[in-house]
Amino acid sequence: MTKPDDALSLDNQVCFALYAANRAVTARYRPLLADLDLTYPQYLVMLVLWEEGQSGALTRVSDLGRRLRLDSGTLTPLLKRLEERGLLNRQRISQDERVVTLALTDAGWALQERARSVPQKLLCGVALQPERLQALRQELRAVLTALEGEAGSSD
Amino acid sequence: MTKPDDALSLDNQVCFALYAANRAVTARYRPLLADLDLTYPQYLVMLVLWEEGQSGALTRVSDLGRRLRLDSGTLTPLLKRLEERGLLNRQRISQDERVVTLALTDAGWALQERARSVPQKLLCGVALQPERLQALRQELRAVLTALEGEAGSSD
DNA sequence: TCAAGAAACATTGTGCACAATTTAATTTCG
DNA sequence: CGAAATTAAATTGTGCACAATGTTTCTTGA
Repeated sequence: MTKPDDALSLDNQVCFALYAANRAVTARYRPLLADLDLTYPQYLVMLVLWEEGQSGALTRVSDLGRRLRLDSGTLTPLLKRLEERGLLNRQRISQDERVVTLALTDAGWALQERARSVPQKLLCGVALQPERLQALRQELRAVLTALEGEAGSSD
Repeated sequence: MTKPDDALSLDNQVCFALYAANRAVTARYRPLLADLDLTYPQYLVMLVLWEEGQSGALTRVSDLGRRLRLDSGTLTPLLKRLEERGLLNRQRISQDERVVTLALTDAGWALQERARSVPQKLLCGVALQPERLQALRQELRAVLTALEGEAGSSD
């Protein structure tokens, strides 16, 4: 009783499993991030800025793009919204007027304190062993590396 | 060794690994699906319709929503575009005028033939062992089940 | 030196996702 | 029966993603 279109069966698609799992996880974050008034992509941007801002160096839009694999078409409006809310300042640098740098404001840094509990809260609501999630993360990173290491590595 | 904000480090987030891997895989599909003039979510919809249409039974919008975890706000405009292109017909049923059923047209079925090579082509372009991908799929399904089996199971 | 090319970001347009609300049909129950 | 509750889909509005193009600035090389 082999099904005729096994390869086209939804349940057999790794892609759909990824797509559905990603949306399910994002949905879990949503109420937590709503408390911070952040969307999920905005949260990812803040994670990078908090991380890179520790060194005192200014993050560029292109740096964010490289870390998050997003282009200016996505980042520019998102960053404008964060600037509008007073979480960061965007400024072109005099050495190269094409470059826009991002600096967190005090409010941006203050938000980090409130964000610290997010990962913990998320895990509490999920009946999955942390070590299993870590293994999954490793596997996903391998997939990402495999996909980006080939033909379409330009960004 | 222990960084101060390890929990907020981007690289430690399973969520980001999921997010990035999902977009990378979708990007791999994009050129293949462009040949069929389908977006990735449209492709998923067609997969369900091809699968469920084999039995001759009509798929409802709500059936699609349950399979793909998408609501009418996403599906209605997407289905209208597919109908516009002549791949399917949308029709309310007389037994219950609230329900919209979806029936593939000949063109919709013909597209299945051209789609059969997509999974194969995708794997050819990826340097990953199929069995490893299958293991990943199982793991992702477990995550999805764990997330949906809890509080927010309503849809 | 200065024109061609590249780089960095912005803009425009399309198509999801998803929350919130609306509309219309059906079901439930007093 | 008939009002209230429920259900299925559509609509409205916001915010990503991403392709394609535009604009400004910088770099290169004849």
